[in-house]
Amino acid sequence: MTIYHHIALNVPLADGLLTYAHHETLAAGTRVVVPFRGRPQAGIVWAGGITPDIEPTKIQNIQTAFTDEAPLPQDWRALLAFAARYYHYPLGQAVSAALPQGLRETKPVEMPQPPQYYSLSETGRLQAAPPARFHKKAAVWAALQHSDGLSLPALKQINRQADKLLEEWAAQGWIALKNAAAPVLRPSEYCLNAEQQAASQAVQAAFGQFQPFLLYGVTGSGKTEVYFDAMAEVLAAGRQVLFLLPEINLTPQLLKRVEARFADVPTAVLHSQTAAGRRTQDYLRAMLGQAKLVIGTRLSVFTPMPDLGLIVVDEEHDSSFKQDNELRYQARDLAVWRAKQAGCPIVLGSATPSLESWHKAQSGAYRMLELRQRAHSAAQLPQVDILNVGRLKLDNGFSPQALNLIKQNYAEGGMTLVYLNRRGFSPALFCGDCGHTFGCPNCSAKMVLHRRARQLRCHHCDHRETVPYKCPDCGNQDLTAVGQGTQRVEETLRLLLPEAGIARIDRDSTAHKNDWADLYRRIHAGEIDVLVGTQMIAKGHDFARLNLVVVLNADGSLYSADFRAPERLFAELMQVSGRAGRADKAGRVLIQTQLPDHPVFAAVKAQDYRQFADRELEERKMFGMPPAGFQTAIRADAPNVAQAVDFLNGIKAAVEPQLPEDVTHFGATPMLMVRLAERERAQMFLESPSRKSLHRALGLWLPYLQGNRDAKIRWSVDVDPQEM
DNA sequence: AGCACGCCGACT
DNA sequence: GTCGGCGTGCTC
Repeated sequence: MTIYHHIALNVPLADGLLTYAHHETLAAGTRVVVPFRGRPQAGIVWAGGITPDIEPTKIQNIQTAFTDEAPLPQDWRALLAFAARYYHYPLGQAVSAALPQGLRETKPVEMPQPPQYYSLSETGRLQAAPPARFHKKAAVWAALQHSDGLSLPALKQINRQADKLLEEWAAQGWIALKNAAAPVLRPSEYCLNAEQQAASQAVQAAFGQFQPFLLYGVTGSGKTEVYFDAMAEVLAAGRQVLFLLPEINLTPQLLKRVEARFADVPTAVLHSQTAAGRRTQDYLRAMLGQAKLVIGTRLSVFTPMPDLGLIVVDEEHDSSFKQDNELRYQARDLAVWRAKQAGCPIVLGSATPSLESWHKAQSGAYRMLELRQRAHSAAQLPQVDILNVGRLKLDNGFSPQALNLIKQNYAEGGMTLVYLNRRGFSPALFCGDCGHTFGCPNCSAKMVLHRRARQLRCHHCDHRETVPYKCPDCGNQDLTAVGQGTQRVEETLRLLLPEAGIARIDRDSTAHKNDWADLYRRIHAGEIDVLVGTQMIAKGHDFARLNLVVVLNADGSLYSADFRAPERLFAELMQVSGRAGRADKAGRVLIQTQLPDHPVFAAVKAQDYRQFADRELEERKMFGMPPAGFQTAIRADAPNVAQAVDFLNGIKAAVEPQLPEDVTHFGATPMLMVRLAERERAQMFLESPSRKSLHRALGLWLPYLQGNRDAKIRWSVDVDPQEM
């Protein structure tokens, strides 16, 4: 008997499915090993019993079918099929991207054993408890007696020797084993305020049906407690919860909070730093319904979960939910799709929601839940001042006002955060005589001076070279560093406040594993008076003493052509402002800018997202920009930009006559950063008020793109691009 | 994407 | 006569 199967393989073919033969029908979702180009490759059965559409003599046999492993479930396959179709990415490669390392390999994997729950058997219950003088032994016995099922880890917390005792008692026939038990949830010590309560109730009322919520609440309004409260209900019912958050928020502090609240819930934490083996096991535990709570970054949106009862996306506006290479998916959007598929509610939370989600909440597609008050009633919103530095003479980037505030705050024992988004010492080195600047040889970017390392570095491709001592053009030895980076700001502050504890937090200062933990400890020990930091510091960290935030150079991004720049800047400034005065002190924020009249600053000063969002949304609607319209970017890169532009425009000319009327087709343009890592890039945008038309237009493009025979040119399609 | 195949110019 | 350049095409 020869049965043909469609197998999803990690190959860049349009549909990614290849036909292989087997002597019996394999269930869809089964993992198999097949020969591909003479080498064994792992794949997933997509369909069995199909009629081959190629010559049967070409079809090879499946080498191994892992029928002992649980197959990837139907809803998971539907999710991948959707993602591949929506993001115009080969199905087989999408499948491969969504699987953990272990399931991409040609070896069998071990299925995780369901956790065992121990209790006393009927004969056990008739036994006398161990004498009280063996108190550790007696404690385990008592725990078993008073529960109808405890896991080994829970028992080991009572007594490290619990496994030995269980073995001993099991031999007597006193122990009963069970495979499933609804987790016992400890009641929370946290008391929700009325708003939080109402939000959680609304979510709970939607259990068992698809309903998206936008949980909009200012920094410190206690969104996490609302998630936890709703999650607890789902978990107590024995169902599963998927909790997505940006990489940067998946910190040990957050995990501790989860651990404290959901100690007895079998949890899988999935993120890029989890070891491959652990990750595979966690993936399988979730797939088998053993792990009830899955916490992770964007990639975990693909975790199969048979009994999904609730999805939470924290900081839903965060750009890290969008994958920016290979399968360019937006995890937040896929999460909403999954909630619909699973028929469960989904909560998207943010203090500065994406305009996409805000728009949907306004239109009623999502239900809005709002937290207006900060949860600690004592906490106040910070006072924000916008300082026009267009005409001021700055001292190493600081206005006199900023320096005075920092000095005064230090004298009064406060802690200051100086925020700027630029690492290194200075963003440009230049020759005072001939004006020579130092560009990266691989990218169209200036190299950043890192003075301590005596290097010029490119922050885009990581090219590094030693700082020259003279100008390569005119030989002049007087090279000037212009502009401020975190290193230079740190130095300036040390001169200003020689006695103060000053620390810098950026990717350079936290490059090693323990650097961050060390800094964290010093900050909390009160050793730090002034922190200098980049975005890294803006999110998810609370420092009790922090009561002054100074933002240098806030407006860099506003000069860019990206229409989302104000939205991102607003979120960033709100987030960094929220660091000031979280506990009992009202904070102060000083923002230096050359564009004080830009509306984004008025909104930040008023701490008013609504004002900002409504205005921005009006503008987007006027120009048909997202979320009022939809976009797709088609990008190409080649050794030089003309090749990339010609490639795109050539296809454009061929496609244009058939293009749907409501799709706007722009010409190819070099990207803002034209050169990146020795490649030059161009892009072209398609826009339409209709998603359907846009996808139809892409359908016209793809055959031409896939027909590209020029190995020098690479291309990609980015549906709903986040960056211009 | 890779990797073989094949057709053409430069060389021992 | 042979080595290797890379344009073309396929992967079940």
